[in-house]
Amino acid sequence: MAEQGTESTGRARQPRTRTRASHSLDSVLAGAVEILDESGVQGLTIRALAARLGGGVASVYWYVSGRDELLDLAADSVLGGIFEQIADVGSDDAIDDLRTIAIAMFDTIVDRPWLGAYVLRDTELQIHSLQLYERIGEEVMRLGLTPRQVFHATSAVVGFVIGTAADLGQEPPAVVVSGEVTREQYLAKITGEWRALDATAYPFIHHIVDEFERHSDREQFAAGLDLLLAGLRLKAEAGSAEPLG
Amino acid sequence: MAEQGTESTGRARQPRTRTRASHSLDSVLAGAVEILDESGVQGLTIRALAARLGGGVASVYWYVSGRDELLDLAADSVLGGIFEQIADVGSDDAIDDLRTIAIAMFDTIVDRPWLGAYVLRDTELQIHSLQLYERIGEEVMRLGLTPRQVFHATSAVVGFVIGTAADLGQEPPAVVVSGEVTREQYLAKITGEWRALDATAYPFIHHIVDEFERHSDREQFAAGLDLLLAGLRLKAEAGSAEPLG
DNA sequence: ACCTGAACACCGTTCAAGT
DNA sequence: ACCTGAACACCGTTCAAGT
Repeated sequence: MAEQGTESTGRARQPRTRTRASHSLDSVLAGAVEILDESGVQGLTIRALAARLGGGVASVYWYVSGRDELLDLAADSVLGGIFEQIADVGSDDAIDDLRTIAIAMFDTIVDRPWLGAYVLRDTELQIHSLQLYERIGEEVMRLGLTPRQVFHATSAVVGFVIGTAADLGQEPPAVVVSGEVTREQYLAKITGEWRALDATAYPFIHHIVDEFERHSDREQFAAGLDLLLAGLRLKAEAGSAEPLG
Repeated sequence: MAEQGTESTGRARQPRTRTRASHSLDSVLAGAVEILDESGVQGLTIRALAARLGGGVASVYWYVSGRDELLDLAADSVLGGIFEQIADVGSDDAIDDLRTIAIAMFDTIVDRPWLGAYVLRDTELQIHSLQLYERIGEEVMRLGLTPRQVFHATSAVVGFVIGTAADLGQEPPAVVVSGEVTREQYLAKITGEWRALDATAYPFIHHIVDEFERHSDREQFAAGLDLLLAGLRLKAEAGSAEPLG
């Protein structure tokens, strides 16, 4: 992935003084993503990134304008990975395809809690985000709606996926990281608090606490997505009966 | 804007020793919200908050455990304001009520771009978030679904509102703040870039760019919400026909 | 019980200088 | 063209001390 390119003279010369570090935008972003996955947004400091790349702090600024742009580009680079997953998508049912794409997107975002907040913020900078928005929009276009409806429906799907994934992907509020046990403990703590609430004041919480305790984020997401897509299908059918709805 | 409050004795007495500042959790959070509204998450530093409160930095730590908890509590305190708006909600159509509550929530979040990321993160700390989740869940309970379906539907609505509002509320990526002109300039910049894209590679973008240029965030949100609620209504009707769906 | 100022250990960003 | 180390101006948090 990272060829050096600086010493192309064949003869392996002695680096008598430490070779100067040499980066590329790709290696900078890859390093940033590694740190983000390991230690979250807080852990991504320019100093930590420079150390991982084996260079000085200031070199990072050659490739990105600052920490914000670094985060935007790192998030976007991860989103680019989705296109491999959805390369084969193209059934005769646009809504089925929409569902497949949305779930692939969810899967990519949900186990990177840092991602949600930085995706689709700046389409000039974030080319993969734009392409994904485009890809989803193209599916929606197949439903025979008006441009306005297409815009609204596409934004709704994208907003739902990103919003829900970012929400669900939120780290437990402590420093603890990953691990099956941690999630169970986390859920147990919450359900414990919820069960201690007054049942008269919180009938809904008591109604769903058992479901919450054994819920899967992915199923919860899929269920919500299906509600949204069912509404969209309804609209598409109404639209085809009455073309200018 | 900033009255001192320390020299209320009429006679301009020499403050030989400055009166000690006195806070409360409420005043700390109110100060935090003011700063957040004025200058965003980045602008909320403990030092800036202490200065606004007229005290020393360390006093803030008497009321909150740190900056993270401050953000969580500030966000939750704003959410508490929603209950006044929805006090009268209670028609005979649960989905209509759901719609009203969701829109009130959206309105509260969308012009506070900092809010979305901190809402509903810790229900032990954030009591208003929990109560809002409860309130929405109670409406969903009226639809005659199973606990599992109620859990899923409620989470979907909440996720959609928060996610979309946080998404739409995002500041333009520069330092520019508010103003009608700024939004138009912002939209013009994006649509300009979009129109410059290759129409063959980006048919969807070209299809909706005019709509995007004149879109209203609120209408965009409402349209997406209506899709979701239409799907939910469909499910509720199917459920009442076949009680154990 | 609550507030203070100073100190500590960090951080993003810049810049003149190097290769 | 790209990298470096040191410096600057900040920041969250802690702590011993005050009232």
